[in-house]
Amino acid sequence: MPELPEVETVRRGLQPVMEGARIVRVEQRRADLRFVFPADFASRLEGRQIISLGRRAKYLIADLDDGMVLVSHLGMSGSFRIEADGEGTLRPGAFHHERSKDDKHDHVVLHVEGPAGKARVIYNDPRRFGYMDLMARAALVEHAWFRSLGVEPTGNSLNATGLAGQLAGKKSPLKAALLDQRIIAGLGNIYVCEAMWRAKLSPLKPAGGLVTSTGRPRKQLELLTQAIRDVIDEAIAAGGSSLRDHIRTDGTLGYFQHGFSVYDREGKACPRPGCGDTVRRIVQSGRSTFYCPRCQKH
DNA sequence: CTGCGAACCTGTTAGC
DNA sequence: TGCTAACAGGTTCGCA
Repeated sequence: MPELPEVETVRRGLQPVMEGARIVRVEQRRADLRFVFPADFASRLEGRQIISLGRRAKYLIADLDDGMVLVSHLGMSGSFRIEADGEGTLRPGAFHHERSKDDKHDHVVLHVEGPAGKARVIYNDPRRFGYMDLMARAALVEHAWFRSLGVEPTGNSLNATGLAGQLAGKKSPLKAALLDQRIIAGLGNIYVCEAMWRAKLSPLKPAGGLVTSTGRPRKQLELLTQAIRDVIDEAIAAGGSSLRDHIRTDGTLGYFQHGFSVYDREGKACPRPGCGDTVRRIVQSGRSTFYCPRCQKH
């Protein structure tokens, strides 16, 4: 489900309920997700106040009032939903107010009380590729999950000159390089396909081919950089994408999927005016790549 | 170091 | 309708 825009959408949905709230009770319903939960996970969270809710790449990071951070990754199928607890003061309309049926994949329930009222923040994850951990804020940047992450594809962090340094000499296909979280942190299969289509670049092209012999970004790399920014910004503005089940914290579906140009469109017409070719699906590093063989140049 | 396949786990969908 | 196979947003590990 979640690439950076989806995780950012989740963060924005959770923020009003979690920031400034106290975690009064935690239900941890199994010993592990992808990894075993840290020792005393629930009891170490109980009683803590959440100072702020942030994001790095595809990780959500909740800063707690004791200097620890709750880190969570949604994997492929993780989602959070919010349910108002009792006659809470949560803004009407924004969240689920009915207690939904208990799902067998509801693995963690945070009971919170804060400025927005009382709520349950429920982590659901059928495939359990997601994970959570608790660590000292001061240790976060040196943690294995974070220390080698590349730049965020948002704001000013991503630029063609910096990317050129990362891609220079790389023989791996562009598709693989863009999925590498050590180069750009937060891109996933959908937005990589979309960005390459926008930049008219073949996913098979060697990544190093976008860099000159003196290490400068070629024009193609400038265009790709802008395409990545645009795709990510638009997806965030649209509230995250969905193939089938990306549920936002308010229970609605992301709708960027209506805007996909190539992703999951095998056999359909390339949407570029005048192209007339058909979107193709190939497998690279075990994952589907969708592209237009006519307008994405090698 | 690089690239690639497999693994993790469950659910949905396409095809017969 | 029912069964099976393929495939799914991510990350990590092991092997060549």
